[in-house]
Order: sequence, then C-alpha cells, then structure tokens
Amino acid sequence: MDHFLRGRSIERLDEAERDRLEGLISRHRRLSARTTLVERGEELRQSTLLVEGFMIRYIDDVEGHRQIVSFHVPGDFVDLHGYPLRVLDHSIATITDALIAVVPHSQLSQIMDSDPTLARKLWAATLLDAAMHREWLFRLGRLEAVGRIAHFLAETDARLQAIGLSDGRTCALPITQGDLAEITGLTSIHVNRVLRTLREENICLLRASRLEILDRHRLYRIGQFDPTYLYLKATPPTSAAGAESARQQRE
Amino acid sequence: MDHFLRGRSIERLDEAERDRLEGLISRHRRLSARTTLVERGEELRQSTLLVEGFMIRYIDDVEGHRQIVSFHVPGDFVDLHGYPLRVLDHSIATITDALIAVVPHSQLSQIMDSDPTLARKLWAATLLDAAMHREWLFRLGRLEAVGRIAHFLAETDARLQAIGLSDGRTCALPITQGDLAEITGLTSIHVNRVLRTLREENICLLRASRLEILDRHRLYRIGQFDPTYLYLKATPPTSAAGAESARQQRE
DNA sequence: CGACACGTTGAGATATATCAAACGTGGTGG
DNA sequence: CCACCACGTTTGATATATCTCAACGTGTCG
Repeated sequence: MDHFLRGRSIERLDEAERDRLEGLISRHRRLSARTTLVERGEELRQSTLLVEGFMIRYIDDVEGHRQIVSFHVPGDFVDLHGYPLRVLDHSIATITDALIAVVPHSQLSQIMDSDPTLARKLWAATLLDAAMHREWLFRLGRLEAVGRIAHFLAETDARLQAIGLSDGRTCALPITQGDLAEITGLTSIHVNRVLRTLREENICLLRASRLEILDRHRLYRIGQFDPTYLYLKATPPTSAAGAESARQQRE
Repeated sequence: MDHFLRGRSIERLDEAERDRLEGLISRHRRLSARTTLVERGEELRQSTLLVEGFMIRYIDDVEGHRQIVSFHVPGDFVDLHGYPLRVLDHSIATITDALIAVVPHSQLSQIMDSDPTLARKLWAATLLDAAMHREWLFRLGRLEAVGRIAHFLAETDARLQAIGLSDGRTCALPITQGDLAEITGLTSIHVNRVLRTLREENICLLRASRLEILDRHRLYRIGQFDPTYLYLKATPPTSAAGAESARQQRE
C-alpha cells in the first residue's frame, strides 16, 4: 500500500487512511511473469493492488492479437474499478513476476459506508486511470509511431519517478518490443526501427530491461508529452523544462 | 435526469434515487452548437448532465488538431468525473445545440456523505466512461479505418437504442465527416472514402444527419463490435445475432 | 548443445495522408 | 426570389508511414 497515490497532487492519503487501506488487505500473492490473472467478462469479488512488478490490462481482437489499454506500476490499484463495475470488460495479466495485495470488495463496501472522504479518494484513483486512458487515446489517434513511443516512455518514466523507481535518467523497464507494439498499436518490427532512430538521435535508449533518457526535452517534444493528466504532486525538477515547452506548444 | 443510466445492466436507479438526483440540479442551460464549455486545465465546481443534443470531450495536439476522446448522448453525466478530479485533463464542447443540467459539486458531496449506495452508482457511472475509453483504445490500436468507423457507428447506435433514440434501424446522428475523423484518428478525406464503401456494400449509410443501418450483422463484424463493455440491460433484439457472432469471434 | 524467445535487418506491398480542386447545398442578405 | 457564401462532401493523383513476409542474429535457459 506504500505507493498507492504517492506523488499525486490530488487526494493524497494521510497516515490514518493509509493504515485503514492497509487493513483491507486479505492476503498477498506472488504471480509469475506473463500470466493472466483475470479474463474479460469475469465477475470479481476482490481487487488487486500491485506491490511489486509490472502488469497490464488488455483487450483481445478476433485474431487473438491484443491491445494493451493500461500499463501498471507498483502502487497501482489495478482493478479497483472492478468494485463498482463488478464485471470486467478487459483482461489483466502480469508482464514480470509480481507481488500483489488482495482486497475483498466487502471491505471496500465498508469504506463506502463509513468513510466518505476516503471513498472519494478511491473514486478519484479510478479516475486517474480514466485520465490516462484519454491520453492514450490522444497518443493513438494523433501521434505517429515515434511520437507514440516517445509519449509512452515519457509517461512511464514520469510515473516511476513519482514512486521513486526512476532517478530521472534511468529506470528499470522490463518490457519487450512486442509489448511496446501492443501498447502503441504498431508492429514489433516497426517499434524496433523507431527505437533505433531514438537511439541514434541520442534521445533515449531501451535495452536490457532498462530505459535510459538522454534528452528529456526532445523526448517530451516528440511525444507531445504534457504530464498534467497524471495529476502529479510537482513536476520533477529534471523534467521541468521539457514539460514546460511541450505544454506551451500544445496550447 | 430521465435518461441517466437508463438501459444499463448495472446500477440502475430506483425512483427515489432518480428524484434525489433530480433535486441536485441547480439550473438548466442552453448551449449552441460547436461551442467549448470547459477548457483543459480548468477547475470545476459543478458538473454537467446532458439532457438534449450531443457533446464531446477532446484533447488538442500541438497544431491545434484535436482527438475526440468521448462522444456524449442525452443522459450522459458528461463530466461527473470532474467532481473527484476537480481539474479536467481535457476540454468539453457541444456538437449540436444542447440542453444541459448543472449539478453543483457541493450537492454531490452531500450524496457521498449520506447515501453510499447512490454514491457507488455515481462512481460506477464514471467507470462506464472509462470502459468506453478502453474500447476506443482497442478501436484505434487494433482496427483499420473501416473497422474503426463501423465500430463507432455500432457503438453509438447501441447507446442511442438504450435511451430510446434509435429504433434499431435508423437514428439521428448529426456529425460531420470531420468529426468522425477526429474520433477515429483518420483524415476526413479517408473517412469519406470509407463511408462510401460502407454505403456501396449496403452496410450502413450516414447522410443528412442520420445514420441508417442496413446490415447490422456485417457492421458488427467489421467493427469487431461486442457491446459487453456498455453494460447494457439486454442486447437489443435486432442486434442479438450480430453481437453474438462478433463476440464469439473475438474469443 | 539445442531450443526458444527476442531483436535486427531487408525488400516489397498497402493503407492512409497530403495536396488540390470541384461539387453540392442550405442559409443569408439584397 | 435570386445570388452568393460558407461549409461539408466528393473525387483524383501522388507521397509516405507502416505492415507483411522472410531471414538471420543473439542471448538465455534447460
């Protein structure tokens, strides 16, 4: 629960609330990499908080190819929305080995009944997800390949910085080019070529499960990345310049 | 408030709840077509319920082109998520002339404090939006032009049916090909060509502000449309066959 | 060592964008 | 009532981004 809503400008949790949420956890589970936890259409009685590792949510198409609709880092309440929604419209899987905390929906109902303030914060947490969906729509609809990839890398680094998993220059990001393709709506082959140009241009480097950002300013500009939608506490110092400019341009 | 959550399988409202929500409305407003109601970054103190007409939410890119991230029909609580989120990450505008009901956030707080059941239903309503965002991501990421357009038309018709604004064969849909382009991430020129083929193939017809569906089955198949994510009360009879088959294929 | 997943590269095909222009058509003002 | 204008639609020709297919390289793990 440590990372939940950490680094976010809205709805930060106080100690009591954090303890309260901690108390909701019925148990922890270890999952291995590349396994599906929930299938589209399943009814849920519990929600998953990601403690360690990376997970995704995705939707399959006719041929079994999937579109990843969400990428999760530690501290994300992966399917909190499964509580009000009950049935999920997408599947959930791990990318890496992961440690999750399980929160029964009955516990969440108790929060709803007794703690409107905390309930509102949980609600807001699910809406941060929705805000990210919208930015992903922007990415897929308005950016071409380089932009999409730059945007995703910028976003992910920003999120990892918020929870202390990126130092602003490099971070662990164990995803394959195939994963990136499923995120950006491209072929893994094309992702490969785009990553090469980003590397050759000394903008960033994705290799050996690590992302290294060499020129944040240009990365942000190419991805038209403006972190407003992440509702972060403060723009990390290292990225201020880039964020500023991407913002101005968009307006 | 009549149409809010109407036709949805989850979280339907009982009479008392409907009255309660009705009571939250501070006033009504008429908006003219093609005007922006809220700009990205604005802080909200009230939310908008769409009573008549069509509205959209969108995100601008560097050059001022926009990606529409959401399309709203009567009964939609357009920016209910502005209540927990406070600041919006996108803009809101009308497509047609519209009638909206204004609900102050202070009123929503009272619901949160006093009626956990209704609060949960409001939460769920915002998550239906998120589910739609995910399906839009699938659409942009995995479908090509014809599929994207077919999917949007199928979705919109299904939503209009749920609120009684489509009879299952035809409905009023006063959007331009330019709008469709901003929804599907295409050029209006290409949208035009795709609409022509859909017309020539006797699948559907978008003309004179009306959508006419000639072959629902094929429309659904082309768009890989599976209405699960809309959480509708029941699949409308006319579309059952198409829904069925699109579903099976996707699994 | 072999198998397998992932990454890389090349050549050719194709979907969609871009640029340019003509064509309706409904609304407005004279 | 007509002339005109603005806006959306339609069409053509060309350019380009991305996909597809195919092959080969590389590292890891049993």
